Amino acid sequence: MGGSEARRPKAGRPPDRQAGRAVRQAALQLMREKGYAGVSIAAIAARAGVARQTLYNRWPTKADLVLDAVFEETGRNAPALPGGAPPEGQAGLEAFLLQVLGHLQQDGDPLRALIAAAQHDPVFRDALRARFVLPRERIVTDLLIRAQARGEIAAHRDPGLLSQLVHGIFWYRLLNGQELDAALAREIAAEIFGR
Amino acid sequence: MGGSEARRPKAGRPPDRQAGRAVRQAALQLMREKGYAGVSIAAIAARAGVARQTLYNRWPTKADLVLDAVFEETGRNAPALPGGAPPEGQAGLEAFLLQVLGHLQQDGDPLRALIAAAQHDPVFRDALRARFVLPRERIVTDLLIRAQARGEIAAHRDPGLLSQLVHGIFWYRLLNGQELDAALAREIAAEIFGR
DNA sequence: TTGATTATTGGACTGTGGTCCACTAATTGT
DNA sequence: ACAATTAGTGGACCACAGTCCAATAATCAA
Repeated sequence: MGGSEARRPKAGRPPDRQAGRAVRQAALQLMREKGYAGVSIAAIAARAGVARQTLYNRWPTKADLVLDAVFEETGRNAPALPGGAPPEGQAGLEAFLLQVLGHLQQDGDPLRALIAAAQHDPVFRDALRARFVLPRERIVTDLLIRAQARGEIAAHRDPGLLSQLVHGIFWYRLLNGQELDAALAREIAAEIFGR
Repeated sequence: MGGSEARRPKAGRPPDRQAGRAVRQAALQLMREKGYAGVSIAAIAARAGVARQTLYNRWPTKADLVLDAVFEETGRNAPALPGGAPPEGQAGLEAFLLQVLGHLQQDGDPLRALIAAAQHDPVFRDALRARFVLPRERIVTDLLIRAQARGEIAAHRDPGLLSQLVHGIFWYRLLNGQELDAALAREIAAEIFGR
């Protein structure tokens, strides 16, 4: 299976182009209106003006559909700060955490549902990890590596571990229904760089 | 509503004593055999030899029932170290984390399912938090407070925040399907006390 | 135009969590 | 004995995720 699958001579009815966006937008809207548990596949299909089976043709489960909707339709797969340049130092970490915070304020509920869904499906869990978790973890790790190179962080500390500590507390508080506010972001950044 | 509900003169048919244990044991067995998603209320009722409605009479949801089964029937509500005295210092933290590790090695799967279920039900989430999460969080917090009093941890650092960082990374790695091994426990303890 | 191919559609179907209800069984107080 | 009270039982019922299937629609190649 090298590169021989170059271009199958496309045949058959093509997928409805409109449908894709319509479904994702309907899913995202309903999600924000009623939360993950309050949305049914049937409702999404109805609002998108599409047969229910079409959703199952394209997405294996409700969780996959919502994952797609949240991350394709809101363009949040690129968690980098809009500025272009990656965040730097303690202030950069704090800024990044604040941005994640904003994301969670809007889509925390869907995200919690996705994390929950991932626990029942290893394949989906890996997809979520690849598309959402790892990119964010990487940003913080890289930030800490650069900070360490500048001597802002002791050489013996492990940036990968620190990054997971940071993301971990966000998950922990999110999944436990605790508040995630700006003060927390500041305290975390201070603790990591602090003293 | 002070203390006037002293002792209602018990009337009516008493709850079946056998049923309680039978149901919890059936739930736990099936849980370990087929995992959370693979177990149905009907199956638990059948194995316990009890009407399905009886389960709903006693537990509001499947998640509550399983939570009860896991934590009542296995006696894991007491997360303290068997020694009696609470763990102390960096070594104590590492020992505590190793003990949690052992727990996760046996019941990590049900626990992941419970955390997932909690995301769909705020009431259940609070119950899980009260019976499972907070006691463990507290142990580490208290350990760190005592260590701080002995000067092992800088005075300006927040033991509550540190405790959540520690538990957070455990959740993060558990829910992401990453390994939780003794080396991690050692690195975390070193990072918290370290430098 | 015809055939092959693929997508969409709508409807039937299954399994599950959860609710509702009427009936029966066991207990206490009179 | 009898009423009141509470628990267990069995069955009907609903909403939803997910599957299956036959019919139809749109496209490409001949």
